[in-house]
Amino acid sequence: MELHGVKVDVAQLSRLSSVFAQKMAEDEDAAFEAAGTRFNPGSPKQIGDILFGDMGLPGGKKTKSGAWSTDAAVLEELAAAGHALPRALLTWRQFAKLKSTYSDALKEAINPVTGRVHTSFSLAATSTGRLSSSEPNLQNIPIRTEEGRKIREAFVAEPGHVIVAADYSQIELRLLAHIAGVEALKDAFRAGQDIHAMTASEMFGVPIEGMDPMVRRNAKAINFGIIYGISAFGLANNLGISRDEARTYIDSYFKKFPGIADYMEAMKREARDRAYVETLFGRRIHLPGIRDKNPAMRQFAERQAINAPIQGAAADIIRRAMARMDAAMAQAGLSARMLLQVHDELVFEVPESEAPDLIALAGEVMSQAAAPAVALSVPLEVDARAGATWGQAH
DNA sequence: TCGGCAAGCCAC
DNA sequence: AAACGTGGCTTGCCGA
Repeated sequence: MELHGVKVDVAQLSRLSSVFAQKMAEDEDAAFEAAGTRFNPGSPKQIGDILFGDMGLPGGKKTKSGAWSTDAAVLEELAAAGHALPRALLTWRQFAKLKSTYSDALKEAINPVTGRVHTSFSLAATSTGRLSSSEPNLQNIPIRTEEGRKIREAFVAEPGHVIVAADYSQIELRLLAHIAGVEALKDAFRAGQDIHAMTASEMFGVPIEGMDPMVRRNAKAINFGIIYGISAFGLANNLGISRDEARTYIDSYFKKFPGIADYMEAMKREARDRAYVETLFGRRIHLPGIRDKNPAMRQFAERQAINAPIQGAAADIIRRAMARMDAAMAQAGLSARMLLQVHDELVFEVPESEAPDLIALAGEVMSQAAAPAVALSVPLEVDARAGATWGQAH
């Protein structure tokens, strides 16, 4: 499925490539200086030999194939202990990633005829019903770091137009609250509360007012973990805490929200009985691994059984919204064009004067997209904004 | 030179 | 001993 393509600012991408190249050169110098030797900063093998062989630093993890792990978590730990080399490697990697995967590649992807970047959306590539995007993938454009967000600023509207981005707020947690029937979570969503702060308040018995940001952050990690079929190991890894501590958190969460534990057990049972699970809309996700003789395979399938109905229902809902958007825009007399889908977000290009109407319309269509097939017991909220660039529309 | 795997990392 | 879900892209590396 190919939509209209999206315009990118070539000059902006070129400027970014230059900036990133400069930063990489600086980091490379710093890395060679700290290592006392020249090496390829793009080679994890060479990095492992230098850090854990030559320099004799305490190496933690090994990769699947037995080599020293040099991933960001490992390098962060060494950098925090005051070592210069891992810090230089982390920043080198950040800029190398941004340059090769984004600023350079997006420039190359501009179609000479349309002057725009045309991704390819696959409608049947994922097990859960999500779309996928390739050549180039426009569903993983950076947003989490300041430098990365500059890539998003290169996605622009035609003159006289703006970009509108409309995204579902916490759609997966809302669907979990509905599916698992967790009244406390549903009430919080109906009241428009900060769901992570509410979770923290319930779990740790602290007031929401004046809450320590770290406490809220922990609760947020737990909420995400729940959606993924949490394990004490995974949560401990994510939060940098001990497994015992993680286990305590999880137990406390299940005690406060017993409906979640019931939901998880029900999905595991359903998967074992039928070798598939279903979304609210009847999409089936087959899980042959649930009957594998290898316990690790079975446990993986159990986490999929927990996650797939949630992720899949969200995918079903945004598909329903997309299917309705063109007719809705035509009926409203809007000449807006739907450009991209990023799992819980739709991106449009629209004449500037139409932006307020499109924001209202997308919000209405998206928030009502489960109906009439499914009557949700929680509201679906949509944040929609206009901006000159995709970055500014966020 | 090409294809495939491993490692790593970007997004939701 | 394992190792939270769904994807795609790039580089390094190795063998055909």
